[in-house]
Amino acid sequence: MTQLRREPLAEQAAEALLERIRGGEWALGQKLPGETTLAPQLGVGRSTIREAIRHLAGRGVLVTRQGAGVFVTALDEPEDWDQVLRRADIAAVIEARIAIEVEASALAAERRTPADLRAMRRAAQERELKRSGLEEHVDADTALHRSIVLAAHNPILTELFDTFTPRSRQAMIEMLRRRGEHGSDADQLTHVGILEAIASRDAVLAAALTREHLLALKAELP
Amino acid sequence: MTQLRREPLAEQAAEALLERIRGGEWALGQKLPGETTLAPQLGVGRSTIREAIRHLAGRGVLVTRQGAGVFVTALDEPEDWDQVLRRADIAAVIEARIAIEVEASALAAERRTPADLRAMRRAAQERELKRSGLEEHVDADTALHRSIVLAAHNPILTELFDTFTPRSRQAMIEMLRRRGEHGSDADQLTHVGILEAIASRDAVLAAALTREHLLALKAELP
DNA sequence: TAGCACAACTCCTCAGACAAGTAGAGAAGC
DNA sequence: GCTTCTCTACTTGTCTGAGGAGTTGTGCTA
Repeated sequence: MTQLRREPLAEQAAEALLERIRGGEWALGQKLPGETTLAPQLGVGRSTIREAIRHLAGRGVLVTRQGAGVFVTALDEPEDWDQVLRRADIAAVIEARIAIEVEASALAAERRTPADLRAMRRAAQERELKRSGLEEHVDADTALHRSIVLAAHNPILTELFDTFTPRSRQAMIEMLRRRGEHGSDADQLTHVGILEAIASRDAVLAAALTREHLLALKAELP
Repeated sequence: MTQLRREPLAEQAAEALLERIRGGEWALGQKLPGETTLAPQLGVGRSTIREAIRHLAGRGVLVTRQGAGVFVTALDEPEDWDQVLRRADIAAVIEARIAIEVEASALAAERRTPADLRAMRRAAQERELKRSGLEEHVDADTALHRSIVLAAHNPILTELFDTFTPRSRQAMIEMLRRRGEHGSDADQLTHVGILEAIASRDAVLAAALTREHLLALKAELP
């Protein structure tokens, strides 16, 4: 009857669970029965059901919390962010960057560790050195901005920054090429000012300087 | 070093493996060392390394073939925002919301059209009415916030807001349920204040009020 | 009534054993 | 020389039993 059943039990169990979740047996955010209940229910061992749960956790359908249980976090399937960015106006992207970096800058002023500070200063120094090559300069600038976002210790903001980087990198290179000049002393001074504000834990000043800097960037766009 | 280790070993192992894969230690399509090699290498038991592999298999990074081994099928999973959000601390999500909504609020004050204004006021009225049901109240509140973001006329910010909505909706419902009360007059007044600031094109005030409002929200989280 | 200790429940990790599948080396046959 | 078969070492798959660790609700105490 079952001519070939190459599929491992754990995979089958994962499929079976996903089917029951899709079927509405357990709603979003609700708790599944325990491993010790589920395993005999599906006729498999405990480690097998655990691997099935891990698989679905990897897909983002379930999360496990030690001591509490296993919970449903999604019924399925994400969507496409790359397209949105590609279509979007570069000005809109910069505005989003402003939103993120200004807030990150303020948070960095509150949360930065000595290690963060060292990393930021190293990045600033690197940016100072890379003033000849155009692309290298943009990348060094991006790295400095990223080090600030990292100091905010918020993974969401970091991820957002990284999402926007490729799109704004291209725009900045084009802009600097048009301008015919890059790596001015004024720019470098602005960055130093932001770092100083973060170092002295002045969130308001850090935010204001970051906003000013990015608004100036936006103003130079086509 | 790592003082906190709330993260289960299996998750850490998965992360470590992913890091090494990203680092190019094993190329696409290549075979990883066996479980019995990997486990002592990372200092964990075999079942733990198996769960880590299952997790990455669920994310589409690895595939296993009984008798043959474990193979790399992708160097990086596609940037899946839903997953990032699901894993993230709710406080981090609210901080990202602050970044986006504060900026959107300021932009809305500059760009809102009469039609935007009407939509926002309608949403505020709707929120005022939906004070009985808990979930309806949260949804009406979200709709009001969204109408403000829409008035900023920036598709990226709108998309970001929508991305964060499901995750924060769940958290807000839980929070209000715990608090046992919702839809206070104070909250309603705050929203009216933000709308007034936007109506009178006061970007600074709109931003400040929005920040204040969301910070209060963040403070009430578990 | 408010605070606290505790017990029951949950997931987490390990170790050991055996089953099932794969791939390569080497023997056997043509 | 080439194909085919078999055997073997190695790999993942599965189960079980034992503790460890975190969470949650209950009931007792003050």
